[in-house]
Parts: sequence; C-alpha cells; structure tokens
Amino acid sequence: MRMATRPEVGILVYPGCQRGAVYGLSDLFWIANDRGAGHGIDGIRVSHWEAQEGGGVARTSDSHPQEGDGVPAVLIAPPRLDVPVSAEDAAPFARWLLDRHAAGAVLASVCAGAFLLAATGLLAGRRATTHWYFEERFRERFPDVKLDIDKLIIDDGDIITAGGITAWLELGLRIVDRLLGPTLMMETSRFMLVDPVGREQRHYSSFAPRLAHGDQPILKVQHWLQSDAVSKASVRDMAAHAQMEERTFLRRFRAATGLKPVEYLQHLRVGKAREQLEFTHDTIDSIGWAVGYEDPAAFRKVFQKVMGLAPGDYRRRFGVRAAA
DNA sequence: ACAGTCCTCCGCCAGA
DNA sequence: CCTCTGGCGGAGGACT
Repeated sequence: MRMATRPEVGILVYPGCQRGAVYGLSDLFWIANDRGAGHGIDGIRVSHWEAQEGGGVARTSDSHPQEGDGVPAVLIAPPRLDVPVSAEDAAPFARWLLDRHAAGAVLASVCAGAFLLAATGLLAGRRATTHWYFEERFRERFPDVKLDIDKLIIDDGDIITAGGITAWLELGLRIVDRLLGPTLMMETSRFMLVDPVGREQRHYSSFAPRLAHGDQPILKVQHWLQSDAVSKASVRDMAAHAQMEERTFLRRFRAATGLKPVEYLQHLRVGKAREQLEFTHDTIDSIGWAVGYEDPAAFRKVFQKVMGLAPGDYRRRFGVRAAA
C-alpha cells in the first residue's frame, strides 16, 4: 500500500541545539525507512530547518529533495545541553511553529527543546515534560504548563514532549509508530537494541530538592538534612533548627520545597539507597538499615512508593554488573 | 504478615 | 481587610 504523499519529519536546528540528537533522530528514521523498504513501504522524509537571516524558517537539509516543497507532518525541537533556548532565539521559530501547528503539524520536543515549544504558548494548560534538571527553570518561565517530570514521554496528540537527553530515541520510535506503524517501530527498536516499552524518567533522575525558594530558615534545614542526621531527624528537630514552631515550620517547609517533611526525608533516604543498590552488592536489608530504617519491610515499602519499583527490581535494572 | 505505638500534618480558629 | 503565626485535636500514616 502506497501513501499518497510521503510524510515529512522536520528537525529544528536552532542555536546551541544538540547535534547528537539531530543526527541520531535522522539515523533512526533512516533505519526505519530501510526496514520499511523490505516491506515495500515508502519511508519518511527527514529534513532539517533553520531560522533565516531575513526572517522565516527554511529547509537546510533534506533526505528527499525531489519531493518538492510540502509541509512537515511532524516538527521536532531537539535538546540543548547547557541552558535552555532564550526567548530571542526561540522567537523566529515560535511564529512559524504556530502556523505549522494550525495547519495540522504535530509538534514534538526532547528535553530542553520543550522551551522552544513552550515559547509558542501552545503548551498552556497542557501536560508536558522536560529534563528533570530544567524543572525549576521551566516552571518559572512557563507557569501555566502542567509539567509532569516523572514521565519520559508525554503524547498529547498534537504535541509530544520527551524528558531525558537520550529521550530522542523514545520520541523517534513514537513517531515511527505513528507514521509507519507498530511493526516497523518494533523492528527499528530491535535493530537499535533499545527497549521501547514504558520507561519512566523517575528511574533515572536523582532527587533534586527545590533550593531556590528564598525561605532562608527552611534552606538552612535542607542543608542540615543533606549533611548528616538524615536518619534520625524528626519534625520537632527540624522546626527547632529553623527556630520555628512546628505548625509554622510545616507550612513553610511545604510551601518552599513542595514536599512534606516526611516525604522529603523519604526521597533523601531513597536517593542514598539507590546509589548503594547501583554501586554495591550490599543486601537490601543492610542498605535499608544504612539509610535509616530499622525495619527492612518499611524500607521496601517506602522505596516502592517513591521509585515505582521494588529495590531488587531497581538493582536488576540499574545496578552495575560486577564480573561475579 | 499483623497489630500497636507514635508521629505527622491538616483543618479549624484565634490572635498579632 | 489580608497575611502570617501558632495552639489543639485527631485521623491516618509511618515505622517498629
């Protein structure tokens, strides 16, 4: 079966964007096309787009130049490694992306590329994700976006956002799935030796507490928790450290960090435990004790709640394998 | 796995 | 009036 027109995927090459992702995605689609050729399926046209001096955005690279003008069905904003794209650098793309979206294009982003999409205003009120490292900055700049940092990829129909730096793999596979179907998606992922099924970003990101809230006494407590005493700090202790009454401390802590004191401690302890699960061969029980739980069952329960999988499963998936 | 204890934390409200 | 503090009670959750 032949498609009326070959679907085009456009990758936005904006200032500072990560070339590895640009070429990785291009290669991924090339592989999908190659697999598809064996089934007699017309592949995907892949193009790169850059902002022009005189304004506007134009193709600067094209896998099928003979196809003529056309409009991309999907546009991807790749990651940026250092700081997210500035408002000025995003501006030339924003207007154009709005037009393309209005014309029915699917907009997608990887990692910090979400800043480029958000600059269009289209993410307002929508669910989206980005790299956990940029969470604070993203919320600050685009408070009206429902950011869900735990998801590796959020497919919201006309807008797809992906989280981690290597999430371009997931995104690329998702797009292959949409344009060429699940069979080719599976073949492509098998060829690339990646596991296409639901990986969640929270398995990868370590606990990054909010520290930029400006509540000095609370920050002092956070630093204190970071240094030592983590295992045996009660709310009473923390409040004393902040020189506040417990009721006030509770409110201020929650407002500043977004977490209840106990939740915060649990994240801290689970963070330590993850490290030991990944890099040591200590038993899970002893790791539980080491991070402050006298009852291993309680530790397992908390770990499961915070990470979404049990300590043993976590070690199996993320532990560094020693040669027996 | 269960039960028991102790702590957390939220609503409510009064006061500053 | 609004905002912030802080005491009290107690259900529910954390931990043993």
